[in-house]
Amino acid sequence: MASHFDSVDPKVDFVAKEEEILKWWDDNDIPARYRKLNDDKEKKYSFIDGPITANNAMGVHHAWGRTYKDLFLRFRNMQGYKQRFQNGFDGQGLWIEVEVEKEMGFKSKRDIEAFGVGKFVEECRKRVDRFAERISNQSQRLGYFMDWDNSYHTKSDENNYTIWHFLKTCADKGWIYKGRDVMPWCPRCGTGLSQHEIVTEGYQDITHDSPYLKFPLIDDGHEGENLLVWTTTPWTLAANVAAAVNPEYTYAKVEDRGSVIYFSKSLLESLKKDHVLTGEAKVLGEVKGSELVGLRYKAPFDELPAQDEVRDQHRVLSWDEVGEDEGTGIVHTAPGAGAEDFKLGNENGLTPIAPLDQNGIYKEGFGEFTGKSAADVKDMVFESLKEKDLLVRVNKYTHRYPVCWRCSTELVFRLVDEWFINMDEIRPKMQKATNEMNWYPEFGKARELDWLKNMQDWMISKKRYYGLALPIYACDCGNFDVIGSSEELKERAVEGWEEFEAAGASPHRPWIDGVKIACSDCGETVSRIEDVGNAWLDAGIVPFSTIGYKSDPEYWKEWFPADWISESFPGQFRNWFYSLIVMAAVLEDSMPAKNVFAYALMRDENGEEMHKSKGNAIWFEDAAEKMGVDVMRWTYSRHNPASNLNFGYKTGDEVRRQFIIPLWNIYSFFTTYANLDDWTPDDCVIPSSFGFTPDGEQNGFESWTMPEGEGFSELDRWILSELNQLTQKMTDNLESWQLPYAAGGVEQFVEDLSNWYVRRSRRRFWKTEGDKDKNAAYSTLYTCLTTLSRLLAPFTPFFADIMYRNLVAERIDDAPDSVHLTSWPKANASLVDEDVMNQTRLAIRLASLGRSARAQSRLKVRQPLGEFVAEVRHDWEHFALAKIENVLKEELNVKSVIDASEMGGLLGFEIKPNLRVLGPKYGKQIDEIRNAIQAADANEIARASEAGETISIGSFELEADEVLIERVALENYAVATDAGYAGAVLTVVSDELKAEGTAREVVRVIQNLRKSSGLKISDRINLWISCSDDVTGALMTHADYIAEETLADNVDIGAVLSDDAQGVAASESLDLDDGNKVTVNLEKA
RNA sequence: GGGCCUGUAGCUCAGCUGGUUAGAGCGCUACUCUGAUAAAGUAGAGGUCGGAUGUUCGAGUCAUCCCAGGCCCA
Repeated sequence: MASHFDSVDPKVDFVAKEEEILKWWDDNDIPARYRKLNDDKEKKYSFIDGPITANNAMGVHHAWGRTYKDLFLRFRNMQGYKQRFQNGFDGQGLWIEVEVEKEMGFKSKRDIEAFGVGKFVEECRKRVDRFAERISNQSQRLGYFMDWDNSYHTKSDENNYTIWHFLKTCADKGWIYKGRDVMPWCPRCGTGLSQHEIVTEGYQDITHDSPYLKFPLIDDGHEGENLLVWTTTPWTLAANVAAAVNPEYTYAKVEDRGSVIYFSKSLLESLKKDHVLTGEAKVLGEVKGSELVGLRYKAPFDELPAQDEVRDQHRVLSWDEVGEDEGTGIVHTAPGAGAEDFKLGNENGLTPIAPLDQNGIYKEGFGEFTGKSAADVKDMVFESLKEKDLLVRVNKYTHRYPVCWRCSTELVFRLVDEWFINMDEIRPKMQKATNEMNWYPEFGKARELDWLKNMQDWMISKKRYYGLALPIYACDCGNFDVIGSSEELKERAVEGWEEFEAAGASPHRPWIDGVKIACSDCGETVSRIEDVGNAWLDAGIVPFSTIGYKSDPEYWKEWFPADWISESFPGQFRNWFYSLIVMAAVLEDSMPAKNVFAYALMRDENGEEMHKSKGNAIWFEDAAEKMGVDVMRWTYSRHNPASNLNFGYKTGDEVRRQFIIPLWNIYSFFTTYANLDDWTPDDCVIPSSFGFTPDGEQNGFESWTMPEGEGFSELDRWILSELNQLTQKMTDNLESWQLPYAAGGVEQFVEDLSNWYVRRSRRRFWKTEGDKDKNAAYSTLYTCLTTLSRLLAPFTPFFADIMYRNLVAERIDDAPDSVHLTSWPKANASLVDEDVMNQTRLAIRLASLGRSARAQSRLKVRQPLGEFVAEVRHDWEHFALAKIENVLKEELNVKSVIDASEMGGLLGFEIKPNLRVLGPKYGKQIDEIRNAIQAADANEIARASEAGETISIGSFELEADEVLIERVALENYAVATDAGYAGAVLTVVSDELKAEGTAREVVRVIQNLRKSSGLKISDRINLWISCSDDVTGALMTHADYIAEETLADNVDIGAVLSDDAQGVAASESLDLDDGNKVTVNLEKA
């Protein structure tokens, strides 16, 4: 025997409830039982988690992505798929190093070296472990059911060695090579930065001293002539090799300050304005850029030993990238100190000079600059140029310049050796895989393909400490070996293996660096290169390393490729998605995952980007405490993932008010009345709707047919139809990753349930006798709520379980303990009744129009009116109108409902062509018909159309259904229209109606008085009403109605208050619209 | 310069395969209902659907071009 429901307070602290449930889950081992639910199932759904960087606490943007992951995992679990539930942590790479450096107060790589690389790496690991635990806890607060004791770590040996295997595979194909490139470099951190690191937050507006200087030409016939050159990086001048002009431009030859100089003609005026030229500058002639190409010049620091190799290479190059928006139209080119310069130099066979070491200090061969920092030499440069009479002018120049994203040091460009994977042969495989994958949103595929089209070789090395130890052993002889596994290393080790093993054999710096091998070519002892790996290697290998690619190939085959992955898309096309695709292409010529579910970026409530430094970022813990996790999760779930999400406490409040609280109110309403009536699930006449097994086999609701004679009403039929349609649509939408549609469907359903089903059914629950009608209402509402709790389980796991536990688990013996142990509901198609849904939709629409019409005429709903006239659009709606007549009468408090088409005499007509029918038939003649209709007699057309006769309009013979007839307002009616529908109320109020209105008004006052006097809903009362004579009659007529509505045993109505009422405390007066006054007194009977 | 996305009410966004009078939430104003009340409902104002051209009987929706913004690449 089921017991009463726990009472549900409409005033609820959701956050406290969530914490209670969380504890209950923990105490009862729900997450683990949930994960094991499908252990014996055949069908699998493989999710590979994109690792979260275990480097800081979670922000709400992390919660966004993790909500998606949890949501789809839960959905598939309820559907009975076996899953792995493995979370992943990213815990290697520069990100971690940066935070540890901050923690330790380190300023540069030298500090790390001084501290000891081994100790530093240990600190990094500790930080990762610390935050992995923190994030695990926070994720559990989010309701994320993962196998938290079994998370994978990219810092694990397995992960690192699997990358070795990948690199070895590449090396065997000859794809690994050492290359030189000029890259952005932070002199403080002593490392290169990838393009990605600069893009994110790596630019600042910086003002530099920017010199204009002369490059003297030395060819015969050009003696005394100079190129005018401009640069924003004076320190690169010592590494100058060439100058570049645009061959298409016209260059001016100008005499100024006693020198002859060349520059782009179009810049003449702006150079004067900037005081680079004097007002006296004299144009001597002009030449095409192409004519300058090949001229030789003397570079400003030709005397330096470093220039020895390139002194005879100084000449003018042709480069169509040269612009004339700023500068001089002649570009100083230092291939060893600029990225574009390097490329241009390569194309022209120049020798790059690399002036700086890893700390940004000039190397040997740069004279007085040697030993100085690039940042400090600009004045020395200017002095030297002045002495040589090469300096024309120094101006301040403000521009966006790249800085290090962690220490804000201005970046330099350095020529360095790095290791690359040649992508030429991998690219087609990647393109094929990308095409085979399903991308959500769909444009993801186009973006990834675009990236692949343009991608260059993958630079995999990084000159840092804590990361993948690249297993590359480069010998001085020019040969290099790549090691593919721990076993291979052991076999080939010639020294250091024992020490390495003793230290734990973890393939990390510094321990790994002690192991040396013999060069496979010359036999010399070789050390590992010092570089560590690009962090995306760590994340990309995950679909192999975490599911036993090397250790358990059979298991791996079961779970690869993943059925789905999910991550935020803006960065991941070139990061995680990219590295996943590379590795799957190289190792298996396969796609890594079948479905990619990606989402955009989070903004604050005002649409601004969230930044910790800006102060508008929200920590997950704060949000969980203030708004609650269900609210957060619902906000995420209802959003279109392809567009950015504006998120904040206000949006949270909105979601709570619009969705969570209304649903809670329904739940509260249900339990309140069910308890009053001693209604329990035992009384439910709809079979178990909670899915006792994950595959739903015992879910009787899915094949139930609504019995006759059990009291089910049209309203029940309707909401159960909506419920089953919702179930079907939710299933379809979730299977096709259409989250906003799924969530939107629930919102619409809850609104229908609240504002139509429950409101229209209230009297069924209130009434005192417990008949079949009442039981059908309880059964229906109970089924709606219990089904909703399961549909919502993946979305709002807390709320869903709160409802489920109270309504089901704690009432029914063999029901699963938690909603998360139930199955996904199956729709009962036989209960989906399009007709009843359309009818109700029409009733809702017309009721709304009726209320609108009432509002216009300022007639309260309490005041009964004579007629409501409805104008509908479709044939079937005329029939439907008869069926919803009673509903409309009640909703609108009217005596009759009339189809407007039946009262042609009362309403005016407007005739319109039915374009949907006429369009295809008459084509271009439509306009003619339109005009003819305008000119014709509307009443006659309407009559003919109603009668189904052929209508003659001008030269056309139209069928009855080829015109549309609308009615317009007439006297004594207030009309409201919407989308072709209209509703009108007759605004004339008879005495009889007025009396009824008064009675209802009085009832309202009595009900308020009951409430304010603290009476229970079921208490009976005695009632005395005093009022003027002309109201007395009205009230007497409706005395029975008043008594019934207010549970009054005795009703005394009169002009004078009877003696019995003297001293009765509860009393209230009411002023009627017509000036009459009514006073009500009551006491408990 | 190339690729992708976006442009609909003051703000944030829906509008599926082209079809009669383009919707919601928020905000604002007014009102109503209140034994679900930390609610709910109704109305009002507010839109030449970024612009142009084309296809079509008919375009917010399809095509082409242009403009603006965002992201990616060069």
